[in-house]
Amino acid sequence: MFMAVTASEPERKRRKIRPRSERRQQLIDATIRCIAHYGLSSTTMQTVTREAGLSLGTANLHFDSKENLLNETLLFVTNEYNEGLLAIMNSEGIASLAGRLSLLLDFQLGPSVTQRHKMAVWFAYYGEAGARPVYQKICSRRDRAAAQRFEALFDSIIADGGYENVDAKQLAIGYLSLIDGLWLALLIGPKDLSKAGARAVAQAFLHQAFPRHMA
Amino acid sequence: MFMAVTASEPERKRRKIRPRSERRQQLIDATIRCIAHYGLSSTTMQTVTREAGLSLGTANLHFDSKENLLNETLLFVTNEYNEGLLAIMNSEGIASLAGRLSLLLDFQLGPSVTQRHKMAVWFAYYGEAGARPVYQKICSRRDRAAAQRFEALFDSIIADGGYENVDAKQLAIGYLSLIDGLWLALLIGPKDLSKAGARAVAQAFLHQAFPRHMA
DNA sequence: AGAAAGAATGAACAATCATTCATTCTTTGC
DNA sequence: GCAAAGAATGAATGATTGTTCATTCTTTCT
Repeated sequence: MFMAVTASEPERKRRKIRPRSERRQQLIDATIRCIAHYGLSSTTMQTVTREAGLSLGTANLHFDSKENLLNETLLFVTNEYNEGLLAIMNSEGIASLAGRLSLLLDFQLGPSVTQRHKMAVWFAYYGEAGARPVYQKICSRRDRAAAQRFEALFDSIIADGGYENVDAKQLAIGYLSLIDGLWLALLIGPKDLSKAGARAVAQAFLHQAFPRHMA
Repeated sequence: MFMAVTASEPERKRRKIRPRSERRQQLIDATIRCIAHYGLSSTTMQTVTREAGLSLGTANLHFDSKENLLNETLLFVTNEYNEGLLAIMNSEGIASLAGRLSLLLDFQLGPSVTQRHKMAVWFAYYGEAGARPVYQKICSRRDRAAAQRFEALFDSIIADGGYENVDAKQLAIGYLSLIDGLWLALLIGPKDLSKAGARAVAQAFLHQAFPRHMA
């Protein structure tokens, strides 16, 4: 009996071969979406690979283990944020300290950083950091780096503006804690607080500290 | 053959019967310790019941499901915090607004609330709240309640002190976000920031806003 | 064109988890 | 003391998960 085998077969997706780095990024992106959608504890290798449009084996081929994939995902998000900060900190096209400060605020509470995806990932890892030293190390390294940069910037602003009775270190801790808290407020209770509202709160904080540098 | 059966038996713990409410609290306490120690995603019915010194079946007997146990644990921690705030807010033994404000700060950054256990539990649930509507509802209800109370208090302080150009609502959001961020800083990077340091940061925030009410 | 290299697959496996329930044990009311 | 009520147990179950690896499929190089 003759049969049109190819016609009766369900469509089979053609397998594509792509370089390792591209697959890794594809899987990291899928992991971010899964964590935001299902939460860290319900993010499985199945959901991630399905989200990425790949198979189970591919994830282990490129990341060896789930643990490693999660670590690399946290590292990616962390680096992305740090590089965004650094780019503004070191940018030479900005003349005034006030302009730099304003740009930093725009970045930290801007649309790129305050996407639900990104914030959900941050706090998913923060929530587990207490029990997982690896997460804690990555997160605290990021926080320390940011704190040092802001402290240096605030030092310059204090010198520039002749502000008195202000401690740059304490202000940096306060400002960065405020930003973290505002992210959390945006993530958990989106009805009470708009992004513009959060921006206004942070701006008011900086205005209180440096009235001659922030409107 | 005669055998000293009772002597050769390993010691068997005598089973104790306790009322339902006591067992529930015992299991909730164990859940808090497990979340702080193992993280939410590694907290299993096994680890919780072992930590509580009870058997697997007991947990399901009193809570029906793991999901329910986790919800009740979040509710307990939330209520504990809310009642602590309310007790100070409604206390009649405090004469001045300044004193009340100071007590609230002491409570929010005091030793009871800033135990590692408690903070780890907060952020474990916050981290999953993006994906679990139940957690989000409980958390956001707490946040809204706290924000309203602080807004009312700040309104009184503004009227009392004749402060101008300050918005009570915005200040309340800022202050509570700052507290959340400081908790996170205490939990993740305990070396950079002491509890006294965190308290100083929050105090500075309030001093900037209400210089005649906070030292 | 042909073959070597290695990327991709997913069924199968072993481990772990929440949940069930027949049984055992305490307490309480009489 | 005795029996009823129901609290406590933990082995067994079924579902889910991370990981493996024999096989299939693409691409590249000669």
